[in-house]
Amino acid sequence: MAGTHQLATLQLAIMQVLWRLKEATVAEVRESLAGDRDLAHTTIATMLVKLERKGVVDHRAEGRAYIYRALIEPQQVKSTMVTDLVERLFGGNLTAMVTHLLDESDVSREELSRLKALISRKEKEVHDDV
Amino acid sequence: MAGTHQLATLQLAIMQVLWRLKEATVAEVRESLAGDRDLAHTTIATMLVKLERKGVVDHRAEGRAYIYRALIEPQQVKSTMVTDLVERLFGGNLTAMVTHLLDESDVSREELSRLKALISRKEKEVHDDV
DNA sequence: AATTAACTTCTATCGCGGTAGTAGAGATAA
DNA sequence: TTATCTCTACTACCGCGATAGAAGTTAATT
Repeated sequence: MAGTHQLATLQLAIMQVLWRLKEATVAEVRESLAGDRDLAHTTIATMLVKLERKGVVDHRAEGRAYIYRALIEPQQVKSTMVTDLVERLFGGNLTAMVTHLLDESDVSREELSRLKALISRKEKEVHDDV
Repeated sequence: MAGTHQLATLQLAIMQVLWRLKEATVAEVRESLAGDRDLAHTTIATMLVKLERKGVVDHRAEGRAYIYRALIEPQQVKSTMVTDLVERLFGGNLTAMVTHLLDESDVSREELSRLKALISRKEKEVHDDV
């Protein structure tokens, strides 16, 4: 299965920074992550090396600094990880997953109507055989 | 945060067996898992010890065998893991998660109407302040 | 030219999930 | 009674995510 990307917590957080900033140095990533997580410069650097070895990021040298860039799209990671969880928790049953989401969290009325609209739109798409 | 249970793949698979069978020996768990995963007897035993140390299963001795039993409900695990993923991938935005689910997977028309019904029911609940 | 600051690289540690081999205890069969 | 079988318990190992210190390199500053 090509293009399937499981990422652990910190790795995902780093990728999200890269997605947001398009490209960034180690220091910039670290800066962006500060607040939630105050990590050593080297921690970020090591993670980026591992991510590069994994093929999900890339770098080019600019002066003495490495500028990193994501090689994969958020969508790919989300797909992999969500699909995987649905598979493992609900045996691949999507409706079961949504049911759980609705039952377990406090969903506001606005959110519910937004979801309803979303489904209607999707229904039309399926109907139109998009 | 008490009652928050992250489980890795094999551990989750074992728990699901216990949930299904109510209680089971190592051999029974192993048997139940055979097919997808053919693991050594000792592997299952070790995992059960780790799960017990984690506080999510329990055992009693019956003759020479240990009979294991789950101490937590499927719901608790699902809640933890789904909430966690929504948090990490979508910043806690539930609608974003559902949107993704609908966009990325092939949802049949039947499933869509089932979801729609689900939301309607939920809307009523919210309205009735359940 | 020398020192300092910023970066990368290398190396190491820790914890944990997953996997399995080996030892020992109890049941069973010959 | 002894040999065999079947379990669990203990131990060890590997890979990897996460974390960071130490060393080496390059650029800037004085």
